[in-house]
Parts: sequence; structure tokens; C-alpha cells
Amino acid sequence: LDPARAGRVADATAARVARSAAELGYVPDRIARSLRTRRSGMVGVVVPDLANPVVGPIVRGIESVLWGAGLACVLVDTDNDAGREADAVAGQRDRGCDGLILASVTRHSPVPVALMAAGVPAVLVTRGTDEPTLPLVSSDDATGVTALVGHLAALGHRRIAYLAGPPDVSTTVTRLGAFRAACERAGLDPGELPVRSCAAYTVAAAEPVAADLLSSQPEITAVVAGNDMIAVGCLAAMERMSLRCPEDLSLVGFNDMPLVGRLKPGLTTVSIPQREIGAAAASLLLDRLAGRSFTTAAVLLPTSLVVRASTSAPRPGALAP
Amino acid sequence: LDPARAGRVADATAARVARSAAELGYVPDRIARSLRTRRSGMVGVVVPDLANPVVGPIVRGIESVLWGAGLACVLVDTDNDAGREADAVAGQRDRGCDGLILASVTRHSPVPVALMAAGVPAVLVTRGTDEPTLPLVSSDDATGVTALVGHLAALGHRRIAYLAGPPDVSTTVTRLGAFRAACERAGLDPGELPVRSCAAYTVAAAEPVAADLLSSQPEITAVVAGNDMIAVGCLAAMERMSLRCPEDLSLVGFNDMPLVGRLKPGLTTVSIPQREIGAAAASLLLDRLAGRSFTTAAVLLPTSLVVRASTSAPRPGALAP
DNA sequence: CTGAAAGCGCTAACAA
DNA sequence: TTGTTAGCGCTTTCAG
Repeated sequence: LDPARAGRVADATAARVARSAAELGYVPDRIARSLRTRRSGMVGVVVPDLANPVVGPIVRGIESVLWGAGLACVLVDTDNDAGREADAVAGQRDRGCDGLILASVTRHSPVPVALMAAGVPAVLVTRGTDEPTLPLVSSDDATGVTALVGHLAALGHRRIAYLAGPPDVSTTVTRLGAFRAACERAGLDPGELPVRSCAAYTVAAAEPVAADLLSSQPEITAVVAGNDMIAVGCLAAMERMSLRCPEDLSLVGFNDMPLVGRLKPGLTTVSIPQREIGAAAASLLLDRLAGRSFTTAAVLLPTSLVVRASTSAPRPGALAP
Repeated sequence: LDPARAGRVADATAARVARSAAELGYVPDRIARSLRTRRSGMVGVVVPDLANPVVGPIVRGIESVLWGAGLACVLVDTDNDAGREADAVAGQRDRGCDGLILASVTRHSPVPVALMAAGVPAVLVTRGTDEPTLPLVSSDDATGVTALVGHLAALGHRRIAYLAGPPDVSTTVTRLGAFRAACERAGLDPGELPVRSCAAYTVAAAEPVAADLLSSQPEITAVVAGNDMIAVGCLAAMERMSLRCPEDLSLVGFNDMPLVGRLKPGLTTVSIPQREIGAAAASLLLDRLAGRSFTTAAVLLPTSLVVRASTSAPRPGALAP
């Protein structure tokens, strides 16, 4: 029955066996097979929060590749609690998962180093650790932010603020770093550009921070938000302060989440290939599991700038000292 | 080591065994255990599309209950392809899943009957079949729609149209049925109220249908959409036709998806307890798996009307013949 | 090239 | 109350 050794067996016998199997309704028992081969055919996927609209499509990409390879996708949600990550991974390992895909990692998480040390096949998605550990598949956030800053600079903005996400996730530092570098390249002094940090990538966390930023730094003409949710929080703050977007202030986000293009004004942002990111991560893990050659470095998938109505040239006079 | 028979064993022996186990780093092998007990400790979860913002939170609710019970959540996405459902379920069964949760079911899907016949513990979520089969956990859509129609009727609307979703999913018929019943109770003739069907619960599918409805039935003063995405599609059509919301037309959706409250105007809709729905479905399955008593009928969780700016009284004169 | 047998690690039934 | 044993269904090795 083993297709791998067709040919090494007399055709007649093979046919006879196959027919009997079909007649008897024989279906191999995967669990018994797992016990014998020490392979479960399962991959553990750990996500920080499935309710987050960027996570769903990524998992969908992962699952679709795993399914295609005959592997099961075992999902655990850490509820954005970094402490639950180790438990989640332990649970997956205990279940005998052949490999792991982690979308939940924080910058200083001990889990990836432990997995490396234990030789467990694993891949990171979206978020990485400060010290390079496991291979990471993500969007090319730096290039995306650079495009956003370039867009704003081309419109004439020079007083640009940044609303960052929580400092413990790598995307926050990557995007902020790219923001500063891009501003510098545009001839601005990054040290002079206001930067504020939001406790979470949520509207609720961002709104008060944005309100504080806008009232204390009225001279800024544009805001780059760490992601779309933070941008929406900023929009909410502006509304309360009767600031118009983009007339009084241009605003950009990141991720192109559902419906942000239908807000008033439609949000200028960067769209990322979520599904492909998940698919690439799964493929990378499959290569590793199959013993094929595979990237050990980061894989960054291209983003694209989506210009909508939340950005325009600063109003005349705003740039005067 | 078995906690179930503590007490039936001398304490000294139990302690000795436990200590040795700890010293040797003994960890029971779940796969071997599964082979012996014929229980995998896994539950298969089949979803139609993880990228859909209502699905993520439901799965999160499911996973959180399963994790709490020590069970794994094995996820498959059918990509909204009804044909893949049977394959997905077969895959899960083949893997030895102890139970199944199906969020992907269409009205005439043969899968639930087959599962019932095979005696497989399984539960439906969100969507059910026409013929009652497996227990269903869902939001109480009928009551939600009734609240929406009541809200519109109280504002004075009498020419109300319905933009339905695809006819093959149960939520479409449930909501449409509730719409008709509620209109009738409000003293309107359901036969005279325009109803149009969209091929999918998406903005893209809804927009042309809405445009056609609005141009052919200019006398309507309010639209009830099958869900928020269809409502957004209607909003897009209105924008292109220079119809104002709510001045020219009131609009309501369903589900309270992320950001619909931040559109202009904020969408009046019905919010559903997504996470609780998932959690309830998982609990129901756990009861079944544990041989406890469990509901075999539908479980409908309460919704709540969220009134925002997309609804107002019809403009004066709109109701004249 | 084919058939037989051992054993993966566990649990449940049984004997002591 | 404790220790022993058979066997879950498969794969792999070894003898025929």
C-alpha cells in the first residue's frame, strides 16, 4: 500500500492488496502510525489574538498551506498575554506537534531561544525577537513606513509626529526606527520629531495619547500612526478637538485593515500581504520539517502604499516658524 | 499517578511513584495514550473564512474553552466553499478528533446528517441546516432583526426594504423571516416591501444590488441590510447616487463589526456576543463528550441593538403617496 | 520479493 | 492493595 515502494513489489500483489483494502474499507489509523513513527502530522500555531483583524488572514494562509501538505493546524490563542506563550508552546509540544509557528512573540520572549536549543522546528510570523533566533516571516515594514514618510514629505510636511504601539513588540521598534531613518533621509532632524507611545494597538489606547500629542504639539502637520487602529484613535481625538483631516492634519496608518478605506476621510495606509505571510511561514516550516534547505534569516514580503483622502499638503502658513 | 484513583492507593506508594516520576522526568506520551484509549483529546473546528471579522472572535471563544478543558483545537478553513466541508470533516475524523464544531454549514449541507448518523459528537455554530440536525449555538438573530425593525418603525418608517445575503446560509433566511414578521407586526404588508438578494455578505457583492434597489424603488425611506458588510455596500451605492444617510435614507446592519461605528454616519446595527457564542458551542460539545446532559436544541444568545447615526425619522413628505 | 514478528508507550483487566 | 500482562494499529526489521 505504501506508494513510496511501488515498483519494489509485484504489480499483481500490489493490486490484490489494494483491492482487499478497499473492500474491507481499510483506513490507516493515524494515531497508531504516529506512535510508531514519532510524527504526529500536526503543527502548532500560537497567535496573540484571533479577534485582531490582521491575525485571521495570516492563520488562513498558514492553514491553507498546512492542509495542502496533509498537516493539521492546532491553534492556541494567548489572549495577548506574553506569559501564556510558554504554556501554549508546552501544550503543543506535549501533544507531539512536529513543528510550531509563533505569531505571538514579544521582543524578549524566552520561548524562541528555548525552542532553538531544543532543536524544535519552528518559525516566527509577524513579530520577532530582539536577538535573532528563529527564522521570521513578516511584511517589509521598514519599506512600508519609508513609503509613508516619503509620501508625506513629498506633500510638503516637515513637522511629522509618530504614534507608536507598545514597546514590547518588534513591529513597534521596526516601524519607529524606519520612521526616524526615513525622516532623516528627507532632511528632517529625527530628534526633534515628537514620538508618543500607546499601550496597545487599539483605538481606546491611542485616543488619549493622540489627544495629548495634538494639544501639546499644535505645530505638527502630519501624524504617522503605528498601525490603523492607532490612526483611528487619532482620528477620534481630532474629531473631539475639531481638527479636520487632512486640512488641519494629515494622518497615515499601517496594515490597511477592513473598512479603514471607508472612513471619512479614507485612511492613507500601507497594505500588507497577510495571507501570503502566513503561507510563506508555513512553507518555510514545511521545508524545515522535510529536511529541505530553508532560510534561517528573515523573509520580508513587500507592502504597498495605499493613498486615500487622509493626506494632503499642509495648509499654507502651517510651515512658517 | 492517576489522580482519579488517589485514595485507592497507599499514600506512601503514591508519593514514591510521584517522586520517581519527577526524578526521571517522566511525561506521559499523549499519542500512546490516544492509541490505547481511542481518544485524541482534539476537537476539529471547521470555519468558512477566518478572514471574516465575525469568525475570529468565535474561534477565540471556542479555543479558550477547549484549552481550559485540556483539549486541542484543530482548525480547518473551507474558504467559503461548501464542497470542501465534507473533506474538512473527513480529515478531522481521520485524525481522530473526539468531536467537531462546524461554523461553515450551509442550509442543505449533507455533513450534519452524516455526522448524526455516525454518532459523532458535533455542534453547529452560527449557521444551521434547514432540517434540524445537530444542536446549534447562535445569536438570537430573529430578536435582533425585530429590534431593528421596531427602531425604524418607531422613527416613522413605513417603506422599508431588505438587502438579503446569499440564500444558502441559514442566517439569511432567519433574518429575512424575522424582518417580514416584524414588519407585519408593525402593520406593514410584507408582500409589498422590496427584498433583494446579494450573492455574498461582502461590500462588493452588495453595492450593485443596493444601487439597483435604490434607483428602482426611490420611495423607500429605510434599508435593513443582512449584515454590516451589505450595509456598507449600500452606503457606498448611496454615496455614488448622492443620497444622504440618514436624511434621505436610514440604514441598519447586523453584527456590529469593527469600525462600523466609526463610519460617517456611524452604522446603527445589532451587536452579537461572538466570543460567548464560541464558548457556548465548545461547552455544549464538552458536555456531550463527557456524557453529561446537554441541549439537543438550538441555543440562541441575546443580541443588543446599537443605535448610531445612520437612522433618523424619514424626511417630511417622504411618506406621502 | 514476500511474510512474520517485534515493539512504539500507554491503559485496563487480571492475578497475586 | 499491588504487580503483571495483553494489546491498541501501525512500521520496520529480519528471516524465508
